[in-house]
Amino acid sequence: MPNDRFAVLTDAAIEVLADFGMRGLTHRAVDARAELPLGTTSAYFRTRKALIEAVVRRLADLDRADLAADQLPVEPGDPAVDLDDVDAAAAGIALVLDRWMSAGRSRALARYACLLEATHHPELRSILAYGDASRRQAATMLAAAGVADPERAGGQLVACIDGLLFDRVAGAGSRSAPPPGTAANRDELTTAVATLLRAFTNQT
Amino acid sequence: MPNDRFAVLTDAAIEVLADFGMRGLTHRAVDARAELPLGTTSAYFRTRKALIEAVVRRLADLDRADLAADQLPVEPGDPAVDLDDVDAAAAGIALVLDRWMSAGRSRALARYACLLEATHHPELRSILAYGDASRRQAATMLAAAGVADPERAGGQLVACIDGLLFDRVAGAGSRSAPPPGTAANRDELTTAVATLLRAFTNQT
DNA sequence: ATGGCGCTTCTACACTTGTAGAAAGAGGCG
DNA sequence: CGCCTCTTTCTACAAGTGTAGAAGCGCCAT
Repeated sequence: MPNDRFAVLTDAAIEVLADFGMRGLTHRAVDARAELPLGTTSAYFRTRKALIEAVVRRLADLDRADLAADQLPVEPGDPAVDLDDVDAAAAGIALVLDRWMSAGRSRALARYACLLEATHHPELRSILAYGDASRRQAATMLAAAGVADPERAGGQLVACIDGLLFDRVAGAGSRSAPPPGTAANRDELTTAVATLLRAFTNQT
Repeated sequence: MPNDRFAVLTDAAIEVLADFGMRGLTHRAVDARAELPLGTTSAYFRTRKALIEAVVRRLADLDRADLAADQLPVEPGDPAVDLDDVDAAAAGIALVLDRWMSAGRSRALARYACLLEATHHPELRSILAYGDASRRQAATMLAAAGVADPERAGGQLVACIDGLLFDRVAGAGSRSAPPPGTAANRDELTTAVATLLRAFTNQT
């Protein structure tokens, strides 16, 4: 399965991206990170653009994969979402967020780097249907809760949640926040997300 | 006033950063953008780190400047903030946000690039007391509204608002959003921000 | 074996970038 | 005027980077 090699390389690239930023993402750096012979990355991704596209695709795949696996309390089409379940839903989302902050930190950082990169390279945006899934999920949830214009509200909701994540993962809001991976962090996130959910579901 | 030259160069650097990302930020690119002779940037900022630090400092200065000039409806220490003024406050914030999306887009993009960069270069974080002012402002506002733990809530609030901004400025949420600079955009932002403000002030 | 064919590894090379220092001006002052 | 200092401009160069192609190698069918 040569697929393997692609996965190894793109995963290494994601970590390079997280550790050294878009500037540090070079063929040779990926080789080093993956502990593969020099030139390997260059052979698999002949151009830099190809490498970045592969990374973006990989990120999208990973996201899709564990968005499906996560089984968030709120599933698209599952109408069992009403205001009573808000706290449960918030807890589920908080769990996912907490994972993005701890184990998934590299992926989160790489993701933001790629999002920024997609600004000047529109071809990436088509691959990055990023958060599109989350947006849809949020929209159906809000629709089930009877919110007007659930598309718009859903987009805003995930944008806010993403803002919470960015703030923490970029270390901007490092002042006195509980360390990721702890129950304290999950609790804080749960109440924050619950606040958001309530806000976005309550609006008429 | 040699200060002039510094401002010109760092402003050019900010636009380079917005247009080509952290990877495109090179001494020569800044020279070109500023339409100054090759080597100028290199003479003023002998190392790349110095250049980045200058950019970050400039961004912080600009932010400070128009945070002071903006005279947001909610001023620190001004206790005239109660729930009745929420819509006015939201409109003010929306106005600022809209400007970040239109005229200030380059600065916003540069800002996010630098925030990501600060992840691997802690010395930038000290300069970047970024959003610290906004956070304080939000905190005092929430404190005035009688919110428990206003620091935490304020941080979360500005993180969410920043998420809204990132979503739009990075073009991720380009689906069917009103173009920045229009009244429609400001309206949509106003209601979204108002939702957030109400959510964060209402919680206990 | 033997030759062909994939994948893998290595090497070469032009070009960009960071950085330092030399050259060239541009005043001020004796 | 000639000299000195500071700013600006130019040049040089080592190191890193993107990219292409050559060389090596395992493997299957003939």
